[in-house]
Amino acid sequence: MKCIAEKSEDKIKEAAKRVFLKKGFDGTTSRDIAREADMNIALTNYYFRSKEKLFLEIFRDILSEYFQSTIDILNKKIDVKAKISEMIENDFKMMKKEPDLVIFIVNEIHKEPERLFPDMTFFHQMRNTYFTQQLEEGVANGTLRPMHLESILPLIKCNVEFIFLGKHIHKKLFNLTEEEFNVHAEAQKEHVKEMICNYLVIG
Amino acid sequence: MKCIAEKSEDKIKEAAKRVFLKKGFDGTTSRDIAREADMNIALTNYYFRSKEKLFLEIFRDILSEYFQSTIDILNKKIDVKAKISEMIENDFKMMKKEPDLVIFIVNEIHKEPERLFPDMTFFHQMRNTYFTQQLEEGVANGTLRPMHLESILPLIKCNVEFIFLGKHIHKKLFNLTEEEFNVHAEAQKEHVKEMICNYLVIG
DNA sequence: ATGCATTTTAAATGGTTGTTTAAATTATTC
DNA sequence: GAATAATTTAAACAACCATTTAAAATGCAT
Repeated sequence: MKCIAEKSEDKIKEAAKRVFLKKGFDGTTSRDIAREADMNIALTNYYFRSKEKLFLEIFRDILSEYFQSTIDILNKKIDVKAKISEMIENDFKMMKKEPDLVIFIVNEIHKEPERLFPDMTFFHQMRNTYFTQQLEEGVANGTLRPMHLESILPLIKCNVEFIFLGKHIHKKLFNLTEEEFNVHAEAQKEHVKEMICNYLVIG
Repeated sequence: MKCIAEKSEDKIKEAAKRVFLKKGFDGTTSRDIAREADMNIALTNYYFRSKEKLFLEIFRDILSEYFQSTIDILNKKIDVKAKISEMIENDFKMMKKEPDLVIFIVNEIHKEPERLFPDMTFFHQMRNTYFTQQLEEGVANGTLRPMHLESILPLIKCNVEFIFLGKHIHKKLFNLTEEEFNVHAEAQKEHVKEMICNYLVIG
C-alpha cells in the first residue's frame, strides 16, 4: 500500500485544474498540464481520452465547488440578515482562497454557453432552500422588500466577487499596494453587507 | 476617391476587434481574423507587424471606449442622485450594445495584468472629475455617507455589469427565455439604482 | 505608356498543437 | 516465477499556429 504516492489520474486532474483556472481552456496546452503534473504527455489522454473530456470533468467539479457552499448557507436556520452576512463572508473567503475561480467560470460559460451545463442539480437545489421560504414569509408580513431569490442572489454575488474580479484594474486605477487593496476589500465588504441588508430588510 | 470601400487596415482592425471580443486573445487565430475581414492572411502582419501588436492597439481602444463615457458623466453638472442614475443607465446601455466588452477586459487583464496598462490617462481623469468635488462637499455637509470614489464606482459598475456577465448562468439557473431575462434585467437595474442611492444619500 | 511604390497574393517557414502508437516498464495474478 | 494486465515512456502523427517570403497585381505620378 502506497499511501503517500498519489494516483496518477488524480495528480493529472489536480494539475489540470490549477492550469485551467489560471490560463483558461484555450490558454492551456496538454503539455502545460503534463509539466504541472510532472507526468508524461500521453497520460492525459490515457486517463481522460482528451483535453476536452478532462476539462468538462474539472469544470463540473468547479461549478459544484462554487454553488454547494451557497446552497448550504441558504438552508441554514438563521435569520435573513445573518444569512446574507454569512453568504457575503463566505463568498469573500472563497475569492481570497481561489481568486481565479469566478472569472474562470464566467469566461468559459461566456465562450460556449451550451456545452457547459451537463446537469441542473445545483440549480434546483438553489430554489428549494429554506431561504426561499423565509423570503416568502418576510414579504408576506411586510418585513422584507418584495424581491425574488433571482434578484437578491446577484446583488450578493456580484458585489463581493467584483471586488476581486477587478482587483488588478482597481489597484492600478487608484495606485494601491497589495496591503492597501486588502484594506479596501474589507471596507467594501462591510459597505456591501449594510447596503444590501438596508435595502432588503424594511424598517 | 473611393468613399464606399473601406481601407484594408481599418477593415482588419474592425474584424479583429469583433473576433477578439468574442473569443479573447488566446481563442483567436490570425486565420479567424483574416476570414472575418475577408482578407488575405498575410495582411494582418503587413499592417500590424504581429497579432500581439494588433491586439494591444485594439485593447487600448476598447479600454478607452469603456472609461470615456463614465468620465464624461462624472463631470456633468447634475446632482449626485441623477448622476448615479445616469451612470447606471449608461452602463446598462453599453452592456446591451456590447455584451462581450466587460468580460473581455476583465479576462485579458486577469491573464496578464502587467502588459495591458500602457498609459494611465483615463485613471487620472477619473479622479479629477466634478463628482469627486460633489462627493467631498456632500460628505462635509452630511448629506452623503462618507465614502470615496473607489468605493462607489465598483458598486455602480458591478451591479449593472454582473447582470450581463452572468446572463447565461442566470438564464439557465432560473430557466428564463430571452424576453424574460430582459424583464429581469430592467427590474434589476431599478433595484440597483434605488439601493445605491438609498445607501449613499443620507435621509 | 512607363517606372516606381504600394498593396495583395499563394506558398512556404519553423514551431506547436492535441492525439496516437508501439515499445518498455511496472504491477498483479495464478 | 511465469503469464497477463496495467501503466508509463519516447517518438511520431497530421493539423494548425503566427509569421515570412517573393512574386503578382494594383495604384499613381510623370
